[in-house]
Amino acid sequence: MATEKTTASRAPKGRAPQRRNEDARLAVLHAADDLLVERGFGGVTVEGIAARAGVAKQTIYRWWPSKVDILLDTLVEDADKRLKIPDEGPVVDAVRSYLRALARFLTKEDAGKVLLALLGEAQHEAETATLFHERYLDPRRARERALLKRGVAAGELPAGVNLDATLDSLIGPIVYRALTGAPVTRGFVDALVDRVLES
Amino acid sequence: MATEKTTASRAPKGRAPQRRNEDARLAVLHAADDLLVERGFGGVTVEGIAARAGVAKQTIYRWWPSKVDILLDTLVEDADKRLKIPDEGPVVDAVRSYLRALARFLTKEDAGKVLLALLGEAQHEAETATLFHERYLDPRRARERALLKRGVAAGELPAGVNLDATLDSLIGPIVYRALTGAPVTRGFVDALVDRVLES
Amino acid sequence: MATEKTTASRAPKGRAPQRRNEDARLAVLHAADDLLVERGFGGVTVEGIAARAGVAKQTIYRWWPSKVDILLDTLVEDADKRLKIPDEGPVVDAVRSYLRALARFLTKEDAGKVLLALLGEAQHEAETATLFHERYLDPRRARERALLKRGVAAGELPAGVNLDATLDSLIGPIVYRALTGAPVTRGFVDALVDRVLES
Amino acid sequence: MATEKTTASRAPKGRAPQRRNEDARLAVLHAADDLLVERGFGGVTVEGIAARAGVAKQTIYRWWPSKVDILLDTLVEDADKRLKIPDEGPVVDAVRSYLRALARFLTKEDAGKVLLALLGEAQHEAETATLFHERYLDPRRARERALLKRGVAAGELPAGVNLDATLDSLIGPIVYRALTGAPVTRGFVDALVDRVLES
DNA sequence: TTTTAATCGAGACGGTACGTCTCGTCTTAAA
DNA sequence: TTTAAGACGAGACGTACCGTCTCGATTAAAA
Repeated sequence: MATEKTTASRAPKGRAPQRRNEDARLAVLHAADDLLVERGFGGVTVEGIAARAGVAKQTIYRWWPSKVDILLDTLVEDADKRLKIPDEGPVVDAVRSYLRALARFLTKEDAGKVLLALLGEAQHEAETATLFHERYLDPRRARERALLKRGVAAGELPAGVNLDATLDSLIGPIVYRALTGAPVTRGFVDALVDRVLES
Repeated sequence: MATEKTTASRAPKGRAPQRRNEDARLAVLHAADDLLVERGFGGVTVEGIAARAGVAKQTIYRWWPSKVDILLDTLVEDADKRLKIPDEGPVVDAVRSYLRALARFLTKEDAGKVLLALLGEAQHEAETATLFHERYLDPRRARERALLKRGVAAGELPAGVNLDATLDSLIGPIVYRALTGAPVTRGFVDALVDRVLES
Repeated sequence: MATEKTTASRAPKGRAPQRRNEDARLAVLHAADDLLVERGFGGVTVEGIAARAGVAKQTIYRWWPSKVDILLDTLVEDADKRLKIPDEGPVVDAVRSYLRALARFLTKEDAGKVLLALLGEAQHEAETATLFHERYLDPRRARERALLKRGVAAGELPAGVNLDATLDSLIGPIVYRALTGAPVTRGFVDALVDRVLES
Repeated sequence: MATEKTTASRAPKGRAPQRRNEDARLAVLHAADDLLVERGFGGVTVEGIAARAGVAKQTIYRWWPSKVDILLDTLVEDADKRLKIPDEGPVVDAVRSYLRALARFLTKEDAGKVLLALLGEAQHEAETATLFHERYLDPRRARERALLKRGVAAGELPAGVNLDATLDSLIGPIVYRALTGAPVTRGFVDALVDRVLES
C-alpha cells in the first residue's frame, strides 16, 4: 500500500513496542485532505492538521517529514484506488476511458485537488518536485507507458510512436484545463484522443 | 484652552503629492524576480524583497497588495516584451513559432519560472487564480484566439475549429512538460503543431 | 513668548516673505494638548498632531524638533499664565498659596497633566530631562528661591535656611502624590507648610 | 472519504506540558534591566530584549503582556532583596535608615533606575499606573505603614499621626530629587526625618 | 507689477519596532 | 516507548510612526 513507504515495517510479528497507531495515521490523512479542500493548500498546516485530527504535532513529525508527504500519502492511496489504468480491451478505448476518468478525477474529486495542489507546490520547491515524481508521476507514467506498449505490440498503434510525447500530448491539455479552472468535458477529451491517437 | 478644536485654516493649498518613485518600483520587481529564481516561491518574502531592493516594506505594501501582485507585474511586463504573439505570416508557421518561443520562455527564462510559480500558486489560493486569469491568462488568450481566427479567415484552418480546445491542446502539453520538469524540445513542439493543426 | 525660542530671529532682513503661520502654530499646540489628555503621552504622535491640527508633518518639524518641544511650549505658556509665584504679602502665606495652586494645577488642569507627562518622559530620555530643566524647572526654581529669599530678608525665615532643600521638601510631596495618583488636599498642603516652614 | 471526521482515539493520554524555562525567564529580566540602564526606557524594546537574551519574541509575549511587566518583575524582585523595610529597633532610626537606603537605591542602583522609569511611564499610560500600584507601590506602602504603626504603638510617634501624609512627606522629596536629577545626600535625608518625625 | 523665496498641505520614502502567526524542534509526564 | 501537550528559537507577516525628502500651490515683501 502506498503509505507503507513512510511507515516502519508493519508485519505484526512477535514484538509489540514499535507499534504505529493506525487511528492516528488515518485521522491525520483525513484531516489534511479536509483542510486542503476546505481552505486550500495554504490552509493546510501541521498545526491545523494536529488540532483537527486530535493528534500531537510531534506525532505527525515523527511519521511524516512535511505536510507534502502527508498529502502525497493521501494522493497515492486515492489515485491507486480511483484512477486505475485499464489493462484490457482495445488500447484506444482504454486510453479514452482512462483520460475521461482523469478528467473526472481532477475536476470533481477531492484527491484531484490534492494532485493539482502538489503539482502547484512542486513549482515552488524542488524537494516537492522530486517527491512528487518519485511517489506519483514516475510510477504512474511507467504504467501508462505499458498501456501504450501493449497497443504497439497489438498493432493498434504505430511501432515508432514516442510514448512520452504521446502521453504528454494527451494528459497535458487535460491537466492544463484543470489547472486553469477550465471545464474538461467529455467532448474535449474524446477529440483529444482522436487527434493524438488516430491521426 | 486645551479642548478647543482650533484647526489651521483649511484653504486648499498644496495639491500635488509626490509621485511614485520609479527606481523603487523597478528595484522591487527585480528583487522579487531574483529571489524567485534563486530560492523559489517560498523564498520570495516581502521582507526579503525589501531588503534586497533597498526599499522599505511599507513602500511595497503601499503599491502592491501581496507578493503575488508583484510577481504578476514582472510576468506581465516580461511576457509582453519577450513572448509576443506573431501577427503576420502563414498562421501555422506563426503558431509554431509562438509555441517554440513559449517553450523557450518556460524552460529557459526567469520570467518563465515566474509564470510556472504563479500557475502553481493559483492552485493554492483562489484569489491568485483570479488575478492570474485577469492579468495574464485571459488577455493573452484573447490574442491567441485572434491569431487562430486569422487562420480561419484566411482559409488556413477549418471553419468549425474550436479555438479554445485547439489552443489548450497546443499549450497544455508544453506547459505540462515545463511543470513536470521535462524538456520541451523543438521536435516535441513541432510534432504537436503537426498533430493538432494539420490533422 | 514661550514659543519664540524655537523660532529663528524674526528681524525682517533683506527680502523675506517667511512669515510663520500663527493659525498653524496654535492648532499644533492645541492638538498636542488634546491628544495628551485624551490618549496619554504615547497617543501624542507627530502624525496624529498633524492630522488633528490639519497641518502637514513637515510644518511641525520645521518649527519644533520633537513632540517634547511642542508640549514644553504649551506647558511654559500655561504655567506662566496659571501658576504665578506671588510676590507680595507675608512669605509663609505666599508659599502656602503657591503650593495650593500647584496642587490644583497638577491634579485638575490639562497643563498639569503635561507637566507630569514631561517629568515622566524626562526619566526615559536624557535630552528631555535637559530641556525640561532649561525651559521649565530651572527658571521656575529661580523665582521660587527669590520668594524664600525675600522671607529671609524680612526675617520671616531663619537666615541659614537651605533654599533648595526647603523647596524640594515642600514641592516633592505634592508632586509625588500627583505622580502616584493620590489626592492632594488642602489639608495635606497646609500641614506640609506648617511642618517645613514653621518648625 | 476525505470529508469523514475521523479522529484519533481521544483517551486522555499525554497529560503534562513542558514547564516554563527558568533560564529564559532570567535572561529576559537581565536583558531588560541592562537595556534600560544602557539606553533608557525608549531603548528597551521587546525585539532588543529578545535579541540580547537569545530568546524568541514569542517566548516573551507568552509570559509577559508588555515590556512594562518585564520591568515590574525585575523591580519587584530587586526591591524585595535590596530595599528591605527594617522591622526592629527604634522606629525613627529605622525610618532614617530606610530612607537612606531608598536614596541610595534611587540614585545609585540599576533597579532604582527601573523604578524611576516605571513611575515615569505611569504618567504616560493608565494601565502602567495601575500595574505599578498593584505590584510595587501598594504592597510596599502597606509595609511602610506597618513600620510607622509600630512607632505609634511604642509611643515613639504621636497617636493621631496621619500615616500616608507622613510617608509621602518623607518619600516625596527624595523621589522628587531623584526624578529631577538632583543629588540626594545623607544630610538632606536626615534633615527631612528630623523635620517630619521630630517636630 | 513682477519677481522671488519661504511658507503651506500632502504624502512618498527608508527605517524600526510592534504584536501575531506558524514553523519544526525539544522537553515532560502519563499511559 | 510512545503519546499529547505545549514551550522554545526562528523569522515573516502587515501596521504604525518615525524623521527626511520632494512636490506644486500660495503668499507677501523687494525690486
